Amino acid sequence: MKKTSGRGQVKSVVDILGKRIAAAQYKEGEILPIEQQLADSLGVGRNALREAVKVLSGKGLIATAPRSGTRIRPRDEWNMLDPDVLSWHADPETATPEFLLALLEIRRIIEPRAAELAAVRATREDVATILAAYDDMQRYQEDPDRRVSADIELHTAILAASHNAYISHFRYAIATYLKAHSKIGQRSDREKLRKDLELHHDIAWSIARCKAKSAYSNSVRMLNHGRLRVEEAEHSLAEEAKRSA
Amino acid sequence: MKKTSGRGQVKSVVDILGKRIAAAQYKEGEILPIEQQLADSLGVGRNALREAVKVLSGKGLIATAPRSGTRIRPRDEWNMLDPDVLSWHADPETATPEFLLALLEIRRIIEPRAAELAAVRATREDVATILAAYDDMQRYQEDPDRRVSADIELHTAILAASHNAYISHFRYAIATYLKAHSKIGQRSDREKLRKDLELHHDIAWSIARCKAKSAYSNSVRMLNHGRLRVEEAEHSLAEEAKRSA
DNA sequence: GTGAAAAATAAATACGATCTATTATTATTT
DNA sequence: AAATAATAATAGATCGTATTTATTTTTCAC
Repeated sequence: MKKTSGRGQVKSVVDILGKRIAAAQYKEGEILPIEQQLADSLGVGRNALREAVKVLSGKGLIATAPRSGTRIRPRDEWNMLDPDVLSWHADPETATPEFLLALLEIRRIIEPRAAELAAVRATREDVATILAAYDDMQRYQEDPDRRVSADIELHTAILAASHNAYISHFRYAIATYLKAHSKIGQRSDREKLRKDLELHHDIAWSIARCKAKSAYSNSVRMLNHGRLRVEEAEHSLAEEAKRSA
Repeated sequence: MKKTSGRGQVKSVVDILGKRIAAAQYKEGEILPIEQQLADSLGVGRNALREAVKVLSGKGLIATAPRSGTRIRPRDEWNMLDPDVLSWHADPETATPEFLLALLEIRRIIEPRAAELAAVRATREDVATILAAYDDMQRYQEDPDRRVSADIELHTAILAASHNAYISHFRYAIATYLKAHSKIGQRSDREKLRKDLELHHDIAWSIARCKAKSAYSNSVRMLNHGRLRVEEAEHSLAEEAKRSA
């Protein structure tokens, strides 16, 4: 009968509360139960809970004040680009198509310009990483998980090759998008996947060949293709909702 | 001689450690002193320190492991777009011109497109906020602090009018840039400020008039003007360094 | 000697009890 | 009715102790 139940409790409390908040299970402005109660209800000590609360405060999701308690802050003050916050929003249970579209919109702003910069600034190592990732994508076409990983690797490598830390940071947003998309969006449509691979090939090689203009336009082409896929997915989700209603 | 020194300790420990880490006072891969020592040296209890450490972990700056201690994570894994992380990097003591240039680079990618979207999507309230901010900028031309605040307000309002939470989140990066720029960059050069105001006027009004194309190009013009100013500042910093060497 | 298993160890992780500081609310006074 | 003082609720912070985990050292068999 060990009372003290292992490790990683703070992390898990952060995730639980983070997901609840992202899913609006606690609404903006709402006040959480007092520390002791919340700790009890989560089966952890007050210290562990407090550490979790501090982490969430650091991400802008909540604010604490003595006597008044712990309050959910307005959504537009959250650190939306925080990797954890992104992943909580991507929870397949509660993620909305708007979420994917918002991410896609910013991808369409950042990625073509990142590709353009990468074509100019990539070192030989950068290029090697990019091409290796493309190879993996091709190799693992049949294995959804590994294909997505390689896809993420490729986009990450392109952003990194822009040699701008702020641009590079978008890898988390893109990774979140790609993971969510692969879960929510798509059963593997053979023809779409082939086309997608080809588009990735074109970007990778424009960068490898220092063609900034084509890197830009190939990135745009790729994201247009993605957009179509999201819109279809959204459409099919709507159909589903109609059916279940 | 109060041992228990008031409140807000966690916040202040987070800031102290955050700044040290951002300034590479602790280097990547380095291991921090053990909790008890570090807590003692900062004059706080171990719990307060632990809460601070958890916050910094949440922002990707450090990672903890039993037995091995608390280690500084590689820079490219930090949440660079976190408002706190941004502000720690903007510390005038240690901020580099590269920092400003990196931020300016991403501003040049995001803001014109945000302005374009704002021209299409802004509600009447959005437009009112944008124009009010512009008015303040004009009104407080002579008061550097208030002028910068109004400048930040204006850019924030434009991003908000894009109605995309991820784009809007950039307000922190822009605010950091503008604050740092006003501190580091510029004694107020009358002619530059007048030109700057004019450029802001043009953006605000293209958005108000739903002119997406001009909003885009006016945003580009404004940022080009900014770039010149950063490059001059960088140049003068280099001169200063030469003289002091 | 060498390699693998076992023990010691050092660090973070977690709990619980207790005290403090702050502040919203309530009660009191003017 | 308004200003002020008391109250109580809640987060903030500390201390001490036990647990867990991963590394290092030691032991022991081969």
